[in-house]
Amino acid sequence: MKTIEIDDELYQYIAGQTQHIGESASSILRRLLAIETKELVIKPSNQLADISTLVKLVYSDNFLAEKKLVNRFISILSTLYLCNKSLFSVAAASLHGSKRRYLAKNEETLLRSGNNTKPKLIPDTPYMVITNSNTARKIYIIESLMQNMAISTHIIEQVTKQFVTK
Amino acid sequence: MKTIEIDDELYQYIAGQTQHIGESASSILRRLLAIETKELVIKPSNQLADISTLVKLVYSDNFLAEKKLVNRFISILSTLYLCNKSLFSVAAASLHGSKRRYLAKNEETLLRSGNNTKPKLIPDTPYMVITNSNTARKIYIIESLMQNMAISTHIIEQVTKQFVTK
DNA sequence: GAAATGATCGCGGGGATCTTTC
DNA sequence: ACGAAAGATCCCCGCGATCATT
Repeated sequence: MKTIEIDDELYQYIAGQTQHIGESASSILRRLLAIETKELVIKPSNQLADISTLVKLVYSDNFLAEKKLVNRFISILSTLYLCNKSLFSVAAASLHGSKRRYLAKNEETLLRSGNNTKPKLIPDTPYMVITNSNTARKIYIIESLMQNMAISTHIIEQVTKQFVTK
Repeated sequence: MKTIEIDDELYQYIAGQTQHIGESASSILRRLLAIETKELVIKPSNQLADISTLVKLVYSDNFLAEKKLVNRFISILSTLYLCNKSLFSVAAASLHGSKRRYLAKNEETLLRSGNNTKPKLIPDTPYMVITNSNTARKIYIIESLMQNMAISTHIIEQVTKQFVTK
């Protein structure tokens, strides 16, 4: 459970939507947001996405509309984290080059590990990635991560293939 | 202010709807619930798009995620065409500077009307726009178009305000 | 010498700023 | 001649190929 703060008026509005005595805020809000929330409700409670999310991503119009590989790179990383936070964290911790660290929660770590590493935040994630690398290295990073996260070879192939699609 | 308790999944969902860094829970919820309400109440015509499409666009995650003003510029133009093709065409025909033509169906027209006008195709549209201009001129172009399309001042203000959001 | 990794720097696009026109 | 509007040059910055290093 989490706690959020809302203004009094909004609170009254939500409370006014109660359908049975003792109904929880979550229950009311889920009903009000029903359309958007539907898919979320049927998912296992401790996982927000599965691997199909990753596959969908790399074939999506949005993804393919993005021409800059950095952005494709980062959105793949963001989705990988979403798929499995703990596996991602383990994989991220053991991924590095001879000098450079590739992923870290701390910008300093990445800055100190090399010159001009250009760390960027991975959205919806506590992690940052190094960005100053050529395409081959970006592929290496996502491939390594996926392998360490025990993602099937078939899916890894699809993702890397879509990654470089021009 | 009041505090409510919600489950983690729902919390994630709501947090994921954040449109601006630091946006409050109230703000997010109000938007989600307001849009929801509006859609239930207003559903009179069977048009493919109305002006609300434009408003939704400029508040959408996708739009705000795009930091380059050219791209915001072009997506607004694309939506304006979708909203009303004939009004758009009329407005486009009468919009130009002292030398430059701003919109045309023909690239040549735009190239010949000035130097380095950098015409770009407006997606889902038979039109092209010139792109080599500063922010003020881009605002001028969308403002003029919207005015000539008889869009309300209030909406024009919202669109131009969101356009330059950083 | 070859392969793997690092990081410099060339290239292109965006749009502020300078130039020109009205 | 002066200010405002419009045009378009060109600086800045990000991307990532290419070159340097291990």
